[in-house]
Amino acid sequence: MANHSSFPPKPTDSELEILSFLWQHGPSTVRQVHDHLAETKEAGYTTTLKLMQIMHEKELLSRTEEGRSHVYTAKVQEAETRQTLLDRFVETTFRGSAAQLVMQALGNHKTSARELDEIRQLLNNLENNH
Amino acid sequence: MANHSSFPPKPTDSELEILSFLWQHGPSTVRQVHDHLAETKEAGYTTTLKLMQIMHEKELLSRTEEGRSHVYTAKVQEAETRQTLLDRFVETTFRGSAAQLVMQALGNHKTSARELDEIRQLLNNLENNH
DNA sequence: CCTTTACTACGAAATATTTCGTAGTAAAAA
DNA sequence: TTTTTACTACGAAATATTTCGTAGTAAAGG
Repeated sequence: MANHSSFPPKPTDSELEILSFLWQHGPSTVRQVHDHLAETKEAGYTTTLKLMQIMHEKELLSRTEEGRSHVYTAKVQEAETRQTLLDRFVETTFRGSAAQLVMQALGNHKTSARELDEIRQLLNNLENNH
Repeated sequence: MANHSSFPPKPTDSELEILSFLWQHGPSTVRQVHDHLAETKEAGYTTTLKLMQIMHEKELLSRTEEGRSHVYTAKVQEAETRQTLLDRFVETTFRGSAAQLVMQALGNHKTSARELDEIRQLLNNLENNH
C-alpha cells in the first residue's frame, strides 16, 4: 500500500541532500555528513548540525548517543521518499503524465545501452503482466 | 544547445502552476489564471496578481495592455523549463541516474499500453542511433 | 591543572516565498 | 452624475528555509 501525503513532511532540498548521504552511507555523525556536503557546498558546520536537529524534530531522522556525539539514521525509506517526490514532480511539471516524463528523461540524458536494456526488460514485464 | 543555469531563474512551485496554465491556455489575464487556480487552491486574487507581477519582473512572463487589464504570456518554453527541472530532479532525487527515475516512474504509475509502446519506440530509436 | 578541541543546544538574523490589505483609477451601471 | 465594479500597484505581514554566532561542556593534550 502506498503511503501518500499523510506521513512525514516532504523534505526540503537541503534535507534531501542529507537524507541522500545517509541512505548511501548508513548511520553517520553530523561531522561525517558535513564533511561530505562541504566538498560541494559552502556552509558552516553549525548549519548542517541545525538542519539535522530540525530533521530529528520532524521525525525524518532518528539518533543515538555515541560518546559525546550523535549518530543519525534516516527514518524514512529512500524508495518511499523518491516515490512521493516523483509523484509530486510528475504532477506539477508533467501534468500527471509519467510517460511524458520518461520520454523526456530518456531523450535528453545520456543513458547507457545497458540501462536501456534494463528498461526494455521492465517494459516487457509490464506488458505481460497486463 | 541546451541552456543550463544561466537563463531565467528557476520557477518556484507557485510560479510553475501559473506557467502551466499559460502553456496550456495561451496568453491570459490574471483573472483567468486566478479563477482556474481558485478551483484547486485557497488564495486571494491579489495573491495571484502579485505573483504574476513578480514573474513579469523576473522575465518569466511578458505582458501587453488590453483595455484596463493585462494579458500575460509565458516567456519561457515549456520543454526547456521541463528539461531544466528534470535535470535538477534527477540529480537531487535519483543521484543523477535517469534510468533509475524511469524505472520507478514506470513501475508505479499506471501507464497505458499505448504509452508503453511509444516508449518502446523511443528506446529502439535510441539504440539504433548509437 | 590549564588549554585546546570537538561536540550539542539554541536563539536569532538573513533569505526566499507566499499572502493579503489598502489605495488609486477608469469604465460600466444605476 | 454618483455608485459600484474590476482592474493595477505596491508595501508589508506571515511563513518557510537556511545560515550563523555564541554559550556550555566533556574529553584529550600538554
